[in-house]
Amino acid sequence: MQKASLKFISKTLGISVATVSKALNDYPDVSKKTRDLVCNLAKELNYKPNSFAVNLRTKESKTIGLIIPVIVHYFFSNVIEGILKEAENEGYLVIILQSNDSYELEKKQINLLISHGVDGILISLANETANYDHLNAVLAQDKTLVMFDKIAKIVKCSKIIIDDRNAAYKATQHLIDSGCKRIAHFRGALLPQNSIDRFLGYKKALLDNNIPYDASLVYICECEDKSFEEGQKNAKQLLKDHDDVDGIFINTDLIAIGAINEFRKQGVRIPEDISIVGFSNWFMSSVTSPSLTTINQPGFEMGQKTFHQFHAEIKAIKDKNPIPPRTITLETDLVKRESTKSF
Amino acid sequence: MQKASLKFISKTLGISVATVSKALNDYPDVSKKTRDLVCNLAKELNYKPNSFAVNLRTKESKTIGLIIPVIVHYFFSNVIEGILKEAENEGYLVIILQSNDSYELEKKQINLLISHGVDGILISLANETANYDHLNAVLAQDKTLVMFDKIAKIVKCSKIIIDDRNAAYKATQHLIDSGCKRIAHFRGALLPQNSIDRFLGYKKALLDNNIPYDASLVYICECEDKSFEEGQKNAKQLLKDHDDVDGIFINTDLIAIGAINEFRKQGVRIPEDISIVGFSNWFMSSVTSPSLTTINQPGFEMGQKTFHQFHAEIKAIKDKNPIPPRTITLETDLVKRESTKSF
DNA sequence: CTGAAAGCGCTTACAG
DNA sequence: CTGAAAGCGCTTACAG
Repeated sequence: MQKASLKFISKTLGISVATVSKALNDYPDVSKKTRDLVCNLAKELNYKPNSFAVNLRTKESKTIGLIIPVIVHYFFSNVIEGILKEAENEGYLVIILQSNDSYELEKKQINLLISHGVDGILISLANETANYDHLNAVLAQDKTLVMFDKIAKIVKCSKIIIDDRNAAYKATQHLIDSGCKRIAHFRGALLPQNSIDRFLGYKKALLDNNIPYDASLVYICECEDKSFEEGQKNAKQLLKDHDDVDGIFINTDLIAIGAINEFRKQGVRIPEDISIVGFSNWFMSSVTSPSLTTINQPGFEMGQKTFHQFHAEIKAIKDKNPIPPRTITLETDLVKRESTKSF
Repeated sequence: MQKASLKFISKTLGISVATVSKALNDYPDVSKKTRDLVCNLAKELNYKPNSFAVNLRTKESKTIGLIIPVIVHYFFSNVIEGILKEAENEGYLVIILQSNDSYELEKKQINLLISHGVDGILISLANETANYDHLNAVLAQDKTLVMFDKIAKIVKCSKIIIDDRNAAYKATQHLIDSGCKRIAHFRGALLPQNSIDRFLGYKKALLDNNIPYDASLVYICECEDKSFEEGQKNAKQLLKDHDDVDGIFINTDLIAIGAINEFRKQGVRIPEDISIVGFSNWFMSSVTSPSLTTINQPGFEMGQKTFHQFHAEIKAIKDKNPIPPRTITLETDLVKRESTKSF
């Protein structure tokens, strides 16, 4: 079957292509009679505009790119879901790419998206990323860029984040309130802003409660991919290094679950011997045993807000009235479960 | 900065647009001198072809659509990862859409993708989908369609699946071998081919071992979204209905974890009182306690194979030598853990 | 209210 | 080896 085109409709009806186009696009200067004629035939032929041609003319594709470190990840897949939902509402399609936390890959993905003509890019940075030229290049081409969760403060675009420092503070304070005196921290990699902020929140909570900060109580988990194993490894090391630790604030739930796994193996009781607070509120944290006290990080909402911001900016640009970038901070809350003592 | 175009390069160099295009696209009938001239300038200007124009001319977008029931899902997100990896290798971008297991939404998403001009569609069907006109319509437009995991046998396209019946048979046989005499089944919804097949595999294993099939031992879990809750609910009901069940084969890991959760609450020991086998090998199954015996379903590989098949077909079409659809069945294996007895 | 014309940026058969 | 021309399918300023 021959694909319907404006030309075909125009010939069939003996009307010019221009008028057909206007009728279909609800231009006001078309007679009702003509409009009906055109629309009916279009429906009958199941006419769909050729999007390649429309893109070429309008210079927009109604497509956006989304770059995330990993897809097999509870938090990020929730963000994706939030983005997809809002994008769908506004008629945008989303091309998803994974950076694997690699700077080189992230750069490549950005170029791919740009050369495919996306209208904008939503990104959560790779852990490795410390140079932001590729992001500034996006901005320089007047493409809309919005960052979420893993951001670079220095890049001049909108950002959707949580207050990691505050959330980590709440988590640590909860450990203190429930009676912990010697609190360790399993932190994330050194570069990402959010693991820095979580570390700082932990430290501040200690100091505000007159508990001395001890750098030897801070263990690093480098690699998101090996979170579970790193949790086990650090837990094992911690037991060797310190016999007096009674609480740990851990950078993510998955690391925490690895740690709990190791503690159980070694007969350490949770929360009686060591209390644990994770971060993110992965689904699995609610069903492990003991279930995990953690910080709820609103992934779905973060996705929605990220898309909203993109959409607001792109609309503003079309209206020739661009809006300045802004940073939106979402609320987090502490979810108390079995891995910490009630008080 | 003005975006570089063929026209701009052509003017700058005093060469025709046609020749510039050919030089850039490695046509053989261009002199080396001209080619170098053009390529150097193109690089210098950071020339990127306008993909909208290229798409319009070549009628392909190097973009494919992917429709899956849910994204926040260990198995499916692994499939996505496999697809993305291979797509990237071949220079394809992937637009991802979620059907939420809704037939109406699935139909809508397909139309969206088609009208956006994707080169093909990869899909895992919604549980609700029982009518396949929308899929046949894709085929009728000579778009490449490949189904994976949740398929419709009747649609004439390639399919990448596992042998659910055989896998379920293995799972049930394992329960029997480990000493279970009275084996229940928590099955999935009624429509999807794979929950039907898993049910049939369960039944066949019983019969082959001279264990009578008892329909009252089969419980249904309708809704993928509420897997955990349905697992709990069915476990509770099972304890009321039957005090002699000593093994359960469960349609997915998540349902199994819900069931285990309920059993633990009620003091039922696993595997001593009831042995449990799940399905999928979600990451969390390896870290719950007890860890879950399950069927490993190779999501990443399924994604890779799905893309490969798409790519093979699209290449064949371009070479004017289309290949017939095929069905590829991937291997599964039983992963023995703590929720079943060793023997 | 309608239509002729230009043009988006590219590719490709064809002529020379 | 090079280039003029047509055309992919649409939109939009402009003239009538």
